[in-house]
Amino acid sequence: MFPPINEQMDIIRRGVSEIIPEEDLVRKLEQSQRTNTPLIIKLGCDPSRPDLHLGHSVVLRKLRQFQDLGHTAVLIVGDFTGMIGDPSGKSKTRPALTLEETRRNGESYFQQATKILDPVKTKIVYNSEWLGTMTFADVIRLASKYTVARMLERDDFTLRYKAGEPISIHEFLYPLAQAMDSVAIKADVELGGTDQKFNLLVGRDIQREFGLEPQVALMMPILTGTDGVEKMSKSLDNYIGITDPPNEMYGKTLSIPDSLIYTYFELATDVPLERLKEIKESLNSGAVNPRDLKRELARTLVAMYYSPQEALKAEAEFDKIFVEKSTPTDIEEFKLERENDTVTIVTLLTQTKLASSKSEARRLIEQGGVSIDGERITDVNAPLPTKPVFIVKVGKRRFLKIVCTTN
RNA sequence: GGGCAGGUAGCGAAGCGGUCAAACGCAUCAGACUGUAAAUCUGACGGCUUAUGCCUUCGGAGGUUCGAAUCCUUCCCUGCCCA
Repeated sequence: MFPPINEQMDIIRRGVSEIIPEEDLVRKLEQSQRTNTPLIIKLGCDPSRPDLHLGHSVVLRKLRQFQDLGHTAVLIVGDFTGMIGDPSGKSKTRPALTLEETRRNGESYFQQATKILDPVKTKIVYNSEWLGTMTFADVIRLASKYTVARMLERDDFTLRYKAGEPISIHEFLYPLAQAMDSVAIKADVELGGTDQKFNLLVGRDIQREFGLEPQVALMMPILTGTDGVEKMSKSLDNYIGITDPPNEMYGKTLSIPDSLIYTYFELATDVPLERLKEIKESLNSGAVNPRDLKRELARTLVAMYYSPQEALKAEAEFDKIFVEKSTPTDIEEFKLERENDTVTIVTLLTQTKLASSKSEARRLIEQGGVSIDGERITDVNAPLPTKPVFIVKVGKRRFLKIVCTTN
């Protein structure tokens, strides 16, 4: 039923940063094969940010590989933890969500995740199921199993503590709550980014405390965002969303620095190992223009999440707008009522939300960022064209088709 | 409970009675350039019927002053040290 261990390990090892401990994983695989029982592979997801991007896809794709090998994927929606609001890391006060909100986000997460995962083989559970029924006494008992010193070992805590930044008591409970998830589902393997190392390891300790065999921690590298510096995240706006429309996905991919091309191929796509090697070589030797590889990457990604046809379309559209400097095929329309013609360019820009304020609208015009039907507007007070339909362009890539209606 | 240091625009951080819509850096936006939505360079970066004009901002509320981000009172929040 299961492929040979070596084969499984080859697939599992691709792209991973660390497996702790690897021997345990091999042993678990052997046992699973012997007893013909799939392993339980756990992945926790944060329902406060339901928009998935390529960064999430790195781990999700690993989970998919486990599914394809015949193992069971369990997605844990942190609806309970989301209700409290985790203030860890950079976002200091994460808004506490209601149970309905976290459920809804969980749904949305699942829908997006199944663009990568096999929906039939994915089990989805909500951690309020077991965390919500714990009593205060249970929590204290759980907390007694870990020490402050060990908690402070966590890199994130150490740094914040040294920097004199606040750490709330309940943040200490998060790793423990996450560990309880592993206990509840009897996880054999937990996936996560390298930033999850500490939490994954706490899971091992707590499982042991509950008389379970500790899980294997499998960590994937953190994907760098399109800025080439920070990790990909929505709040830094350096992400490529897996639900981004094809054109967007294509364009964003082309904007990554050349140094990231290989990493993206390795972590975010399915290109076979041989091709991966070729790509690395051609990048190192300079035999191929990086642009061509980047375009291939962009096409590959769009093809993965949409279709090869969409990928070609996105590429054509990109060339049309940025290389030929022409206008896109489909432009959003805005219906403009102009009866007594009090609409100026400035008010038009604010009305259409192309500018957030009139001052900004003026600024854009003064800096030459606004054009109508391809003609740059330089005068703030220039009259609007009298035509019934015209195209307004702001910056490099925001277009709007204005359709005038006269009542 | 006591002592000390802080809370400034999206973030970080200057300013410590008028010349402050508030230096500087990052982020953002625009322009030039480019294979690119990259890099680099240039500029902008609270709002308003563009105005050497007005309005709203420096944790909250009061107060002193002709005038307060800057001084005082009080409250809230954060860190450190002592208990």
